[in-house]
Amino acid sequence: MSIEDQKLKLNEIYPEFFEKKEEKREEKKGLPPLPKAEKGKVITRFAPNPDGAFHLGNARAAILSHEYARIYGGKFILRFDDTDPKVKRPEPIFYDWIIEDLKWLGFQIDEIHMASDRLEIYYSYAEKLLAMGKAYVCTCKPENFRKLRDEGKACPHRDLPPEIQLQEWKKMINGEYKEGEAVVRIKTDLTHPNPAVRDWPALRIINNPNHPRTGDKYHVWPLYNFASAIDDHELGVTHIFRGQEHAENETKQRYVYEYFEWEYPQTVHHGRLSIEGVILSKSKTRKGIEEGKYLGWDDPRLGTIRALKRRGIQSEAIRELIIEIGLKKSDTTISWDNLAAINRRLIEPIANRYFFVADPIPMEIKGYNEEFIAEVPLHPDHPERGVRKLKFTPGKPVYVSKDDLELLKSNEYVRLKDLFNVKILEVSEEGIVVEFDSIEYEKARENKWRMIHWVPEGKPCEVLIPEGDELVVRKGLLETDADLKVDDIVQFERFGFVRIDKIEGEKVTAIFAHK
RNA sequence: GCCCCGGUGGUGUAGCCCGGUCAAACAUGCGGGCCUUUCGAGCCCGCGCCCCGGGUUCAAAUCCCGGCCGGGGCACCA
Repeated sequence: MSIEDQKLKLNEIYPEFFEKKEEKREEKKGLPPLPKAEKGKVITRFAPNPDGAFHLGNARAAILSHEYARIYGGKFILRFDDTDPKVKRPEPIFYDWIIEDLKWLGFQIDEIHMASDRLEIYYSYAEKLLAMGKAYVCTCKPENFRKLRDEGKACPHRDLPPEIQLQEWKKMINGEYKEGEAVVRIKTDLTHPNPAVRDWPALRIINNPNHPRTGDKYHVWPLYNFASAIDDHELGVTHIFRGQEHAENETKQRYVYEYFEWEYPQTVHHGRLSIEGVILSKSKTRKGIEEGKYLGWDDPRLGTIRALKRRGIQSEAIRELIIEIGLKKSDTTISWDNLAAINRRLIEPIANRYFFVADPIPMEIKGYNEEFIAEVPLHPDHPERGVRKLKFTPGKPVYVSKDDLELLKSNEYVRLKDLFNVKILEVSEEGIVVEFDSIEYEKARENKWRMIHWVPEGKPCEVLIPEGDELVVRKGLLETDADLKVDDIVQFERFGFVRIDKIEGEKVTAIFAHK
């Protein structure tokens, strides 16, 4: 029986076999459906600590959260988890930057909350748990507690009655206890296989918080797991997207949900996201900035959203890439090739072309004694955008790039793009002498002569190229009439796509995006 | 040490839940060709992957066990 006959036969006796296959194929594009998601009822959140700039690593949870809220016509909440005024201190500027960056990524933020505005809420739930006998105020020295915990033993405060716990709590609130002297713990299972889960801390004291938003008004601050657990419920969050590193936190938070008989949101854990050769760590970035190694949070070498933007990466490219990576639990390292390929597709149609000659070398041209104005389209596929004009003047040199030196050998020919073909006479790093050969492009093509770009004169231009942890500066000449504005994304022909970063008088500074 | 995850071409993902249509798909990369006043794009051809070992089964990338490798957590950080 041939394959076709078999298929026909199978279709007779078992038609469902073919139907299922069709369904499967269709789901490929975009994100998979979310478990337990109902149209219009999905509420997601992104909860960053504003202690640094938003970066690609954070973007995974953020984009997934937002994307699903949109797919299901639900709500996306931005919540600043700014409850650590000490170790991971929030800074005012980052609140604004994160909102800005999210908007730049095309987010519609339905609600914004600040954990630091919600301390009274955390307090009231803490009191309830204390009263319920599900939490206690522990005044053990941290080392002592840790020791007991590791042995699976209760600390002396654990089993004191709720009335005492509430009294102790008052002492925490009114300042009788100082930093490090008391902490509220959630009762869990003292024999839990993971010691970190055992009676985890929920609130602690900070003496002089000097919090950027609430100053010294509050001295008792919730820890992440407590604040987050309460907030996710209070704000009605239905689905949580977070990194694999938070998997254990979920175990902790579930105790709180169990005590209050709340339903825990659906959680989706994804792997960590990094990008080839780029540092994402906030603390390392901060250090580099303080040491003067980086220009700032938007240094083109960094993986912050602002840095990517500064390089001319489109928000759509970042979104597409993250959606393509999807929900995988394994860690992923994004390659620049992939990001660049997506971005190139997006900017190619909008980027006008210009000649930028890096490390210019003068080229003397003999044998052509008339002025010649080369007219080059701003974009080869969009002639309606007009042309740039480059004027060749007899007796004056043109400039070509040192990068093209290897293409220039005595007695060989090259074509100066959009000008004419020349024969090379002499070559050195100080200067090149050539002789006019012919005008026709066809001749260059038939002979497979290489084509190089050039400028008759130009304005000073610097291109900043991030190469791993180095920032290479290429100096050169940009065609004089290039009409550029800051933020323009253009293509320097045969060099790469760049974003115009700065214009000071004549001088243009650009940042390299990719080839 | 204890506790979670994960391992498909160079890179990123699909397939794994529900074993057969998978000698494995898509994108990117790399090599070649066509086209084209650069590059790029486009079109065509090619390269390249199921971590290892057992088991179950007529049949395993897919299920089970073991190993190896990688990541993460074990804070009065988030």
